[in-house]
Amino acid sequence: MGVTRTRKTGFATEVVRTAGWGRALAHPARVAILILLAERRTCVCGEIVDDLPLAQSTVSQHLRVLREEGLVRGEVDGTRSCYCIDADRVRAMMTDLNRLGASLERKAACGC
Amino acid sequence: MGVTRTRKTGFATEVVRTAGWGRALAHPARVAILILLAERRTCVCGEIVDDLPLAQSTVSQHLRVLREEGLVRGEVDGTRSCYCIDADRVRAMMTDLNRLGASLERKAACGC
DNA sequence: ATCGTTTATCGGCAATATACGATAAATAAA
DNA sequence: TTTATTTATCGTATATTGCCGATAAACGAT
Repeated sequence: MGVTRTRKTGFATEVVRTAGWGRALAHPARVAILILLAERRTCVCGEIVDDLPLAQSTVSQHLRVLREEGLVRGEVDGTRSCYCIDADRVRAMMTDLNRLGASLERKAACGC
Repeated sequence: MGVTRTRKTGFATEVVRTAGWGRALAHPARVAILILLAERRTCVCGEIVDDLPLAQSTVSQHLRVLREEGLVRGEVDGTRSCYCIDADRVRAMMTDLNRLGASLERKAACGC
């Protein structure tokens, strides 16, 4: 049976983890959602929808991606969902991204 | 007829730019390529291929994405291509990402 | 000019992502 | 209980991404 190649096979775990942060940020809607969540401190899907040029179901999907990548936590609160930024995960993300950036800048003295 | 919605419509330019960096980093192969380029300072596609579990044409496509997002420059050098990390762009990326991270951490005092 | 080397691009296919409307599920309000 | 509200999920359509093999393009070497 053919080995099903996934995005993650054959790469170091730290590289895969960093790419996961990239995936989370790879769509403007998700970046915008993170900023909105941070500004309001506590938020629900509906209010976010009002500020985005997307349907409610689409926003819900983007929130799911952010949850999958760990940047956001969601709790049910009555008929609403309370989405919060996971500050620990944001810090973890920034640690990984800064580590990557540092190693790129440190060594990237191109001789071309 | 219908307006063709692209990924970028309806979002602030800074948000779109940040999402572009995310897109560049959103695949483990691209993260790995950046690290390899930084380590070797100067590199060609073929040598990178040897270190990645991907076909030469696939690596070339990932390099194209990195070029599109500005993180990498490529110069033709005889039959080879010399790919270099664009250190200025890396710094610009880190500035954007750190700005995002700071604004998320500053305000993300979740009361849920 | 021909041959070997190297990289980019093309064609095609499978998988994933994006988007929307409709609907289900859960709860608050009446 | 019925109704209204809110969010998640389903179904579906389209676009994009990712992957490979094959081939083209460019060049150095012979």
